[in-house]
Amino acid sequence: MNIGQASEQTGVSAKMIRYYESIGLLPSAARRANGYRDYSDQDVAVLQFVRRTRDLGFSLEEVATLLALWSDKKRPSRQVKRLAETHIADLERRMREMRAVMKTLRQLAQHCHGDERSDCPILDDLAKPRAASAKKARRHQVRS
Amino acid sequence: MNIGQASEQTGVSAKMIRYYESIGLLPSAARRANGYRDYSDQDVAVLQFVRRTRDLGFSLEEVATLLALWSDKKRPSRQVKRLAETHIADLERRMREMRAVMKTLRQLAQHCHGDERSDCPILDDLAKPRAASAKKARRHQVRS
DNA sequence: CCTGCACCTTCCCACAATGGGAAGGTCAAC
DNA sequence: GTTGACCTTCCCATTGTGGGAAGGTGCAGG
Repeated sequence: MNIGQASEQTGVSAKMIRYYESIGLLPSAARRANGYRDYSDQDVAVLQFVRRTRDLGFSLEEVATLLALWSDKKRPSRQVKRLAETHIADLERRMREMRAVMKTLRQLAQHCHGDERSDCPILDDLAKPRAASAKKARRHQVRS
Repeated sequence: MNIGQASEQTGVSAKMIRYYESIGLLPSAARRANGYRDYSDQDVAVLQFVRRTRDLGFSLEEVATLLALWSDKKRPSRQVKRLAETHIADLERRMREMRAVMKTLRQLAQHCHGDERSDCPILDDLAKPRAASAKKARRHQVRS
């Protein structure tokens, strides 16, 4: 199967499939005589696994770990569960932060007339130094 | 005031202050005879504005817009409110997505023994093709 | 006066994960 | 044969941030 078919069947773009291979997340694909990559149903299954874990917001590094655990038939399920729970905790933390930010934003928006008048409590408030407590983090974003 | 002091007073790193200036988000800072950037209390206020809007998850592009609205004393407050509400809607969308993902993850984790046994419903499930419906988006992340 | 240290300057590199696109080879259908 | 849909590799851009090098400055203590 060509990369295009594999991409279509998994929803992972051809570009990304090549990229995943280049960074070692996936093993080097088999090649046809013409140099085209050749994918088996097995390979497609792996790509689907990657796709799904990515959709669940795991970083490529975490995906790599999950792939390793997946292929290691003897690893204790505890390891997998721990990874999932760490990820859940991370999502929870970020959601708490977002909730706090939204609360602030809603309050700001509420007090703004939002009409032709130029006075705007939103901007007035943004200019005040007392911070919104949210800081650093980034990384890991749920693909929407 | 040197860039270090300005950074300390605003919580914006010196690196970022220079970067914001380089991309035109901030006007070129005044310079001392020795070439050092020189910041006034006014400048510090602007940096605090930027810091706060960043903390609320606005992109640098949105920050630029807010800065422009801020300095335009005659703009209708409607414009500002619209921007804030768009941002709120965006956050709401992302939170919905995250909630869906967390629900899936919690279900997966729940069914996993998480002990010495090697069978793991999490991995089994990830290997199944039916997607988690979450896709694309990225950009905009609340700084935690 | 010299030395050291803390600060400033600019410049380049890296990151995560993805898309865009150029330049060129291949294959199948017509 | 030519056309068009593939495939290949390479390089570049994105967003926002940090790291670090190489060099200038300014002040304090000896």
